[in-house]
Amino acid sequence: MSRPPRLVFLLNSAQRRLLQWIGVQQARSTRHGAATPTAAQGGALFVLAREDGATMGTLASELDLAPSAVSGLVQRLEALDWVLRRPCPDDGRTQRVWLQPAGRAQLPHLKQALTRINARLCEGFTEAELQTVARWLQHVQGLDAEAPEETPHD
Amino acid sequence: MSRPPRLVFLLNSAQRRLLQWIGVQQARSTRHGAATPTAAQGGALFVLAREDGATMGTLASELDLAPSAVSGLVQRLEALDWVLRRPCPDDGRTQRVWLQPAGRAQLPHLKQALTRINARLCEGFTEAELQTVARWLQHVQGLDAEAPEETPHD
DNA sequence: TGCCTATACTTCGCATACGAAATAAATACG
DNA sequence: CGTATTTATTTCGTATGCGAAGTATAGGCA
Repeated sequence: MSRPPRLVFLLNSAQRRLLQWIGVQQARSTRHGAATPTAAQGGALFVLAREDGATMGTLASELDLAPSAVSGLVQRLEALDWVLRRPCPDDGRTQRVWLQPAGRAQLPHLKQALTRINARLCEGFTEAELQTVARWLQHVQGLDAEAPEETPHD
Repeated sequence: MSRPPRLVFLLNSAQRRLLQWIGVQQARSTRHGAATPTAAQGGALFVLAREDGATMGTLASELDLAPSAVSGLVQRLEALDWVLRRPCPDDGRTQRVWLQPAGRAQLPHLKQALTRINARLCEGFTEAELQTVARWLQHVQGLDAEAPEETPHD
């Protein structure tokens, strides 16, 4: 009875729900009818707000995504004219991504939405509890293939 | 400093990491070379182990997925011959999904993997802390578009 | 200088998901 | 009985994300 109900499953569906909810919140912060960034797109814009001209690799690590995922993400942002990707003059391999006016215009909405979201996520929990949650999430995030098992020493 | 580090972001990447890790664990429980269910597929098989012959709708609600997502999921399971989908005789609209031998054969591995995963998720946390985490995840999962806001009645 | 390796990205194929719209069968209702 | 509505699923288009493989540029080294 004390056994916490399937954290695996909970985590999964909580995350999906949150993603959807973020979409709704961002839409709410934006003029009706205007295009709204998805959660992932919002994240990218957010990183760029901090580090405009970031490379694809930087974006990948900041967003904790595989590089291949960032390619597509930025491509879609570029199609919306929210962002511009151009080769770095110093290093022909790297691309730098720059916020465009339309993308920058999303930021206030994003910040608003994020504030609202964060408030909602904390609602009903003490600071200490939230710390525990954060620690647990980090624990999960840190899971690695290392996982010792019947294989003794490795 | 007490501000919990961006739970939104943490939740997101923790979940993705967990999904990957589940894949690894399931592979580990299976003979080398044999096909391994993905996390989502494993979940579906698990539900069927409990309720063989479940309808698509049941699967959707048990897995907390949109029906349209289940269609594809089951389709892929069927292609692997792990599952069989056939129309329900009583109601021509509904489909019932049945475990096939090959699918049933995955179950022990799945159970093993799930046990291992759950153990790992709890590692380093007290029962009480895990309860808090579970409660928080449920809180997130329960987020709805309801969210009253500065727009009183819309 | 010329090759070999490391690094930064992109492309491709696949699996998830969602929502909107289509389809089809069951039910309700006049 | 026959139409209207509800219910169960599927299909379609789009976004996300991963890993493997490909491409191209930088650097290191003989």
